[in-house]
Amino acid sequence: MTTEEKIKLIQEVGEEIIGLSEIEEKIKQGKKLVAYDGFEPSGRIHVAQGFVRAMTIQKLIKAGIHFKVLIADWHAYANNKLGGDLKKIQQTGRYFIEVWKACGLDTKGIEFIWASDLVEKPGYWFSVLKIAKETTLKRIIRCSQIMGRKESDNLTAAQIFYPAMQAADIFFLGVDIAQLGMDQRKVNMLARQIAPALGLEKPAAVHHHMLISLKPPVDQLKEGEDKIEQTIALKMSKSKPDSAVFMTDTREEIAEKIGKAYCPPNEIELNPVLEYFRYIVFLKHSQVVVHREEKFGGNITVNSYAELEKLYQSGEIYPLDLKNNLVTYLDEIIEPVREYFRQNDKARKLKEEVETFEITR
RNA sequence: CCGAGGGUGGCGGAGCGGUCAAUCGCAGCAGACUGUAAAUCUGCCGGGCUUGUCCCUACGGGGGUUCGAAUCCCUCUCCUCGGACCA
Repeated sequence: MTTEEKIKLIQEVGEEIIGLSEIEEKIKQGKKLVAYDGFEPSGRIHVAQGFVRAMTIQKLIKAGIHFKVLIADWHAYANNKLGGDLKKIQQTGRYFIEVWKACGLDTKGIEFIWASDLVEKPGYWFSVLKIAKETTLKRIIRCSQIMGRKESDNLTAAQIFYPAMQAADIFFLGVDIAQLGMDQRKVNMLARQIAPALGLEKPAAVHHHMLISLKPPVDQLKEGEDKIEQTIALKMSKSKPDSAVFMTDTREEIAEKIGKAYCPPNEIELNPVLEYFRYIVFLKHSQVVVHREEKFGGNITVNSYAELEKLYQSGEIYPLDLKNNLVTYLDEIIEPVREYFRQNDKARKLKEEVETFEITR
């Protein structure tokens, strides 16, 4: 694969890429790049964290990148997820891994690293300290959004450690590319900024798009908020069941959620149903057939997202037809996952246990 | 540890001795309107059922005063905010 082809794959993943030229340079030098994503295990896993995450990793592996997944159990603990119960957090972490396997992700090519192990490494905490010394409390608090908190929240002292830990993770994992969501950009930028002072290499950052909630964005949009704050405010949330399709939803649940989803006709901005096509369906299919009744125009084949968008904007495709077909495509994606949990007793038991956990956000 | 203010239904937030199952807003549910959703309007919205001027359980926990308490008193507990302590 040529450098250009690799770069193209990376660009497909990133909605925002910081340090593309650095990535390009390293590829040209023949360096084996390391990318990572970290996640806090808590609650249920939605399509973006499950399917999209798996597909993205596969894409990067294809580009010759070594991928590390950090299961941020300590971070979740610091952030009081699942009532601050580390056992439950770790159970949930194992469950997430099962979901990725169920998605067909070849976990052999991936390194799973638990934060609880990482923090045991010699020098980790000294590194956290060094990072903390290079920044200010104010700046750390400004990173609150990486843990789903607001700057105005009453943060615990444990949460103050969090951003410095996450920056330390980047350096400790030897990451060339921090490949996380747009909501994680503040730490990645911090890491880039302070890397030279620590005598370390700047990590590039490839931030992926955050899928918006299926629920209408009406009062979520506030004047004056910047674009990133808005995308975060609008994103799907595992604590709001109707805002996202989960990896283990039944077909009926999917149909119900999509049926209730916000979907203004002709409107291509902030339209979750279109987003699902763009970021999920077209991830798997290069061609999509929108099935519909003869009286509504009959079936129509669409060869790219851009084409779908155009057809929708012009009114060529009606919202309900789009929705009905989305249900079918999503069901097709999720069915193997359901099947995996039906077949695998151990995984199913884990899933059932995790589902009894009360989610604290 | 001291002082102050608080803990009310999924959330926010009224009520401050009876007329309170508890104003109101949000969320949720149902219906009307649209070949989806949203917006708008209507009803429901602690639980139960025989849907009623019905029963039960309720306003952080426990106890008390009172004919009667979410509302007053005591106590415990938790949260927020100040302050004290920091040999």
